[in-house]
Amino acid sequence: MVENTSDLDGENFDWDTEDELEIGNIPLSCSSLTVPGGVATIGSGEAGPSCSKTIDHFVGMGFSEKMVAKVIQEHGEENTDTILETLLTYSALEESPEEQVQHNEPDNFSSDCDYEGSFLSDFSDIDSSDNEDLANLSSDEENKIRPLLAMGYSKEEAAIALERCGRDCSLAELTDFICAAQMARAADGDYPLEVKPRLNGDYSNHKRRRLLECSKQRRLEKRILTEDDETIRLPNPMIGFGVPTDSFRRVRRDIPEAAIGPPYFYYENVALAPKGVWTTISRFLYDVEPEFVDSKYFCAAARKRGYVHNLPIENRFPLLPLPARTIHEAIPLTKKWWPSWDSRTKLNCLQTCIGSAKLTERIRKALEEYPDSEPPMSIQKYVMDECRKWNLVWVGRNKVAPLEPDEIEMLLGFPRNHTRGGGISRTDRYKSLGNSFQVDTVAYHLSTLKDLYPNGINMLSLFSGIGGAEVALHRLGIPLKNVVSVEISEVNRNIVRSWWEQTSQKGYLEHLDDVQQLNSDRLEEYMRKFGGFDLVVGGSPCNNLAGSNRHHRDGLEGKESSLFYDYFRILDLVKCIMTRNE
DNA sequence: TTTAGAATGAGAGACTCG
DNA sequence: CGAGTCTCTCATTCTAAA
Repeated sequence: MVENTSDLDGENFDWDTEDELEIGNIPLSCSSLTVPGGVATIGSGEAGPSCSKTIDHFVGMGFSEKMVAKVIQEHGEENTDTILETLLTYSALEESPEEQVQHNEPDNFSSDCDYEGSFLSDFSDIDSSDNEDLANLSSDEENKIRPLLAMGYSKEEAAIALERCGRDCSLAELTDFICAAQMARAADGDYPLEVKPRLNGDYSNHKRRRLLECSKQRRLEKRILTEDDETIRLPNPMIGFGVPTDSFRRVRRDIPEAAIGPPYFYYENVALAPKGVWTTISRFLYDVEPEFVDSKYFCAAARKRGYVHNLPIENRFPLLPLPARTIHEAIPLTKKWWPSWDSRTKLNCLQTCIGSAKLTERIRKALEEYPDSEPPMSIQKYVMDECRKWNLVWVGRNKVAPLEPDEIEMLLGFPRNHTRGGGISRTDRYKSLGNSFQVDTVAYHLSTLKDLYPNGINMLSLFSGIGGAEVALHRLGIPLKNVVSVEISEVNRNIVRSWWEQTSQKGYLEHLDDVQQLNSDRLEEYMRKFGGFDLVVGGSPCNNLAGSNRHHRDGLEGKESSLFYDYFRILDLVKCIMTRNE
């Protein structure tokens, strides 16, 4: 059914070749990183509409409800920065060794987790042995590490920061990196922050002070940093590490050691997010370079998305049959009515809303004014603007219409009627589909898993939606052994459940409705039962990132989009549990 | 009570032109 | 090189009609 057909070059595809074959380089060095938008800057100045919302927000970051309620009572819910700082202080105090013993059993973490744990560990071990060790470093490295030690960072922290950021990194960037790691760790309440019993009882004050300094410093830096800070540039053409029809695709890349799987992970979101968002996402996801791909190279509709993943990229292969790549091929009936002055060959991004019947009526009436000739340029312009904005296609003489849900399903690579029936309204279908993966694109990226897991995989699927990843793997012929799927929408869960049953899946599907339910206990239980997860997939909400959102395009700290941090939290937990159980 | 329609721009990249 | 223009965007919310 599906076979390796990566060698598709002779095909005459319609996309412009000349200047689209060169692969855009994505500068992603530490020097290009801005201040991480991490937890320290969440919701600055945002006054929650209700107290419980503010509580939820911070509880979502891993603080206990009791603690959050207390802090809000003390400081009010207006200034979330103050709340966060106080919470960090309290949680730092709470992790003092005395209490540590009560709720954190000494755990036997191995290397990968160990250094993460040590980020928040005792800083009093800066002694002469550090200086001895430094003798092994080059003078350049030594010059970088020494000031960090002087600032009170541990040798391990300094070394890791240097390793991750590179030799050319400035001191400010190194401290920034360490802060980011600490904040990330502090935000993760479930995670055992300390992995070894501590003998020194006085470090919590160090930690508290350091966390506060970090928080303040980073807010200051955020204010100082202007537009000249480098951000991740989108490649042009947007083909990531390559698409099936591109004969010059990249087959090699370096993945930071901390990111190497298993577990493999695959994270997705809109490419055109506000500035700095992808820098933050990439930094949290172990500094993996995002792969930006426009699905117009896979199907007849554009879909500009960024994917951060640690999958191999050699010998990728596409799903077969290859989907139609022009509007006319995808929806042949439109060809008959397509006017010569509509030059579109691809649709724009498939969104959650469609053009109204009133709009298409207005267009029809405007065109009927000119029954015997082409409409004047002004009318053409009006019609084309609306057609592009609403993705309208020609379905009759002077008649345009929005795409049918069936057509969107097909364009996105889902089986026909995937979202149909079972009490799902038309509006719900549009909404679910508009929020989904483009299956062919995702499948192309995931295809390298087939050789790695011939017997199937265990998958953790966060923000599953209508199951784009599940469908992609199934169509690739990769058996789904155990799938834990987290999806807030009941409509979507029903769609996936129904697909699961209709495709006679042999595996086991577990549904959760909220990522908050996925704490370390629950996760460990699943992983004990299934023997770990091979793949962690997720496309966290884009509401606050997408350009279409007029009201709350608040960036990664927005109400829904901040759930990205839950993706990171859960992925990091999976990584640590897997490493420990090795 | 439910649902369709309309109103609501900004932000960022690509492109053009002098 | 810089200013101006064009293009596009996994949406939310209010209102009126059904």
